[in-house]
Amino acid sequence: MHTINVQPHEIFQALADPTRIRIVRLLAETGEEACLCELVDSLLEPQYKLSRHVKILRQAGLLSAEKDGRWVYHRLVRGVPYLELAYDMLRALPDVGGLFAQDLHRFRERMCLREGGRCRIGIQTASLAAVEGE
Amino acid sequence: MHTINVQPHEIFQALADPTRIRIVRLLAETGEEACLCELVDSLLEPQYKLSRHVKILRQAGLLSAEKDGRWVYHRLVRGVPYLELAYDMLRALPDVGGLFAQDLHRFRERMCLREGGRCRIGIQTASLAAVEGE
DNA sequence: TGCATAGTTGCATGATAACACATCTATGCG
DNA sequence: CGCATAGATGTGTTATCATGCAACTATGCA
Repeated sequence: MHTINVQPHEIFQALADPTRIRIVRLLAETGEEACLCELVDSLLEPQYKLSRHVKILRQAGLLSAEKDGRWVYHRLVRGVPYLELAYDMLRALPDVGGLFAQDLHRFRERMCLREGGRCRIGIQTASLAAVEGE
Repeated sequence: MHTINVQPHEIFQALADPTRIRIVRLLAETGEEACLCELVDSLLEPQYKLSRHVKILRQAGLLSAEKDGRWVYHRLVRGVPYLELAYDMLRALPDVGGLFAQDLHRFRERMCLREGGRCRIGIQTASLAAVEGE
């Protein structure tokens, strides 16, 4: 629903950030949807940071969000030809330094913690949560 | 030769500008190479502006330049899988407002002014040259 | 040798974007 | 009802970027 009013350069602008590329690449590679805490544990970035980046991707029409209780699941917007080509390109990118492989590994491990296909736990990497329990 | 050291987000960053998208889209759609004055007459943007944007695209590994006398011909870097997919995406973009069709029309007309496949004239839209003859 | 011209670049400015810190909202559970 | 927690957001700071003006380099031609 967003995609219609988005200018081409805004799509590239949304992907012109390393963290946002990591997010989209993860979802494009796995075809999964993920809640924010799963992204935090996969990318090892602060919660407020990923929340903002996800919002930017949503406004650019690349992601859609679905709320389920306390959790918000993010997934790629599918079916838009030029976006699919963008995802194809992300999948074709070289993995410089193997950093993406690490994201992917942490993501897959984190997905194993789901119960009934749903995330039931919060951020595991405590130091990255907004409020640290200490 | 540039492409090797370019980070993924730098490619998107290079395309995160309307003018730069117009340049790359023009070259991707036509498969042509173009000198700066031909781009100026096609996009109707100041010469110094396009010179800077072309430089950014070159540094991002998207364009290569070849000097021929006073003229510098710019063309897409071909043969890099993920770049080819980026060009595919640009070709798949909708033409909002038909603005790209206008760029394309002016470009094709401008290409008709070549002699022996080479540009032999300067900027025709005088008001856009750096130094206006008045 | 000198001029016209294709193209590049230094500089100042205004706009935008990323980040960290803290705060705020919303939902589930006891 | 009240607390814990998933997630969103206001704010100030810093860095980056696009632009216009003007000056500069480089090449061809008379």
